[in-house]
Amino acid sequence: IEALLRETGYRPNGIARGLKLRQTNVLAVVIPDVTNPFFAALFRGVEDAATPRGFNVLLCNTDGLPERQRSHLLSLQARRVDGVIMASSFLKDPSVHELRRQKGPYVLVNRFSDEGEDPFVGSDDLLGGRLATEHLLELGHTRIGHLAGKPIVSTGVLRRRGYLAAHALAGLPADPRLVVEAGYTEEGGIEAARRLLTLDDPPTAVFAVTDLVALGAAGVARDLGLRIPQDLAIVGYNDIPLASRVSPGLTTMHVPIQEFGSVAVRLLVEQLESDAAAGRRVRFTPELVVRESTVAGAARALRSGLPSVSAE
Amino acid sequence: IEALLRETGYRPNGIARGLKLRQTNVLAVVIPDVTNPFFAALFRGVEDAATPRGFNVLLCNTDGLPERQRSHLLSLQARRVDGVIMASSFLKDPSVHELRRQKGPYVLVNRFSDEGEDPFVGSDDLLGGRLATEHLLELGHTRIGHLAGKPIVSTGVLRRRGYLAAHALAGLPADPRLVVEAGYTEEGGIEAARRLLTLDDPPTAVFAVTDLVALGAAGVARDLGLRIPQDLAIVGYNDIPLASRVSPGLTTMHVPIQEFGSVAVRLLVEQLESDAAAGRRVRFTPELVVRESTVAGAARALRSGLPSVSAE
DNA sequence: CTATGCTAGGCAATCGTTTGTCCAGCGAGC
DNA sequence: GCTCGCTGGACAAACGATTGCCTAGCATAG
Repeated sequence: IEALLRETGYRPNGIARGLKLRQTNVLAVVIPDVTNPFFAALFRGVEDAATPRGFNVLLCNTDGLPERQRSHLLSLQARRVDGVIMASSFLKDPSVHELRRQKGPYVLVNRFSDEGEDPFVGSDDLLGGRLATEHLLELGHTRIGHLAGKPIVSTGVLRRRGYLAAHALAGLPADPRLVVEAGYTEEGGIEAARRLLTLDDPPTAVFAVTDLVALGAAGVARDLGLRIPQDLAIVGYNDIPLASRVSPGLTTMHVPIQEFGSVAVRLLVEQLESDAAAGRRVRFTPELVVRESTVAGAARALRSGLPSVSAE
Repeated sequence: IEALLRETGYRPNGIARGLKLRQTNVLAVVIPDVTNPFFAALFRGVEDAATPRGFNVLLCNTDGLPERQRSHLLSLQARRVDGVIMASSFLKDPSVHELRRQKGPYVLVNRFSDEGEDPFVGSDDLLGGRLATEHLLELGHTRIGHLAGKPIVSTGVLRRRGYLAAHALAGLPADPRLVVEAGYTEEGGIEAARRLLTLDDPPTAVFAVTDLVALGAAGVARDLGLRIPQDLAIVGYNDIPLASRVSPGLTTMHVPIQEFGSVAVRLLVEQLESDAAAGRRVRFTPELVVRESTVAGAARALRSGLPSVSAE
């Protein structure tokens, strides 16, 4: 009897099963772009936690376009996905309204929406922005620029607030001309860094909202003939693998990216099992990783070891 | 009437729909690791082609483990996925047998299996290996090492064969001690490069099966005090974005990674629509991109432009 | 030996769509 | 005015699993 099953290669039809059981064992991850190493790592964290629990996971790239976000969300709802992990939300985001309205569980990752207490996992961006800036202050810098994120994204406003808070705590006035909006991509970093570094009185240090932005800025600095860190010190955020392998190594705020993903899955599964929608919010505290982009003597990233991010 | 639909926020249940229609509008991508920029780019190519056609796409990471590959495939079949794109196949791969046996359409990408004519899209690896090696020969190198892929993967054996073919065509004997197996990861490249570069009579140039392997080797060379390209010239394969932004820029074989993905989707959809299983095989011819890792004077990757891969 | 209780297996309903059939109603042509 | 044909809506069957209910059979105890 069972032999017959094996011979015919019978597999229970998961879709009929899903129809009856009202669950698909599929999660979805909505991000701007997998090609961005931050989101690739995030996805790995999600999948590694989801697979052993019997879930498959859909990946949706939005390129940061609200309309693509919305259309993906609609399609995911139609597909009756068991849960969605969204890492591309804005502060006032109609997509998040959509998410709340759809009964299904969801978790916001890295970025959150400020209207309402959504389940969330990310880093303490306010603290992170302050720590990054304080590092530069402690190195003696007094004109510190900020390559800021867009003010419609939580990470952008919080890290900027952290930057300002550090100045306030140090009793140092922050020059508003030193804050330039850069977005989150390398292109944005390049364009903004050009504006910032060609000011009459340019900063001697820069805190960038993101590692990619920081790398773009580093390229511009090099093009302008500035030495890093002597003429310009740079701090990034996220500690993507690339940060430890460029030269000079990028000082940055380390956050456990993969863990974001696995924790998000845990929150989702908790909501799924005890349908008490436990809207928990977990926030990791970021840690400063000092490399040569701020202090010349910093231990070089071991060329021989892999960029094991938390090693330094 | 329609207003009511809109008010209640009615969405057709895609899973009941799938049950009746026997199609889920879901594709799956099976790769070793999204964190590898090659596969991230590949996935983008897939999704960008799949979304406008109404498909969502599942992403499965196998870490190159046959058992994970198999379990993912089983789960995908149970889920009645409309098509599978697999970029992690081995030359003799039971998973591919599985794939063939399951009636559903599939496409092998980048790597193929040598038993049978599966639908495939990738690069002409034999030619690519030859061109890469010939570039080094033309530069006057006579002792050229090869950091090889595993002989159980098509890219590995073909690129190695290309390496040997270039030697044969040049009438130059290939020293078998100069071929060291490195796998496909940076760690592998580091370990293999150590063995290769500490030989009594080390090579003056290296062709690496993969950009990541090449980058690992470059790190080792630097650690050993070798100048690139004066003491050691290096050629990679794939032209991942990273290749154009490291310093020195990596000479490599450019292949249209994203296009692999979009073409794979096209082949899948063709099979889906005209169920005549058109087992087509499309092979792109790779192009040499010369950067500073082989010739010192090569135009530097524009720091200001983004690594627009085919620009140089 | 009979009655009761438990178990196992089979049958039917359900999930939410699609699809095909059937019937009724209306319009047009003879 | 009657008949034929077409159209539109309504109803039922099916997709393939799960799940509960019902019955029949067996075993044990009185």
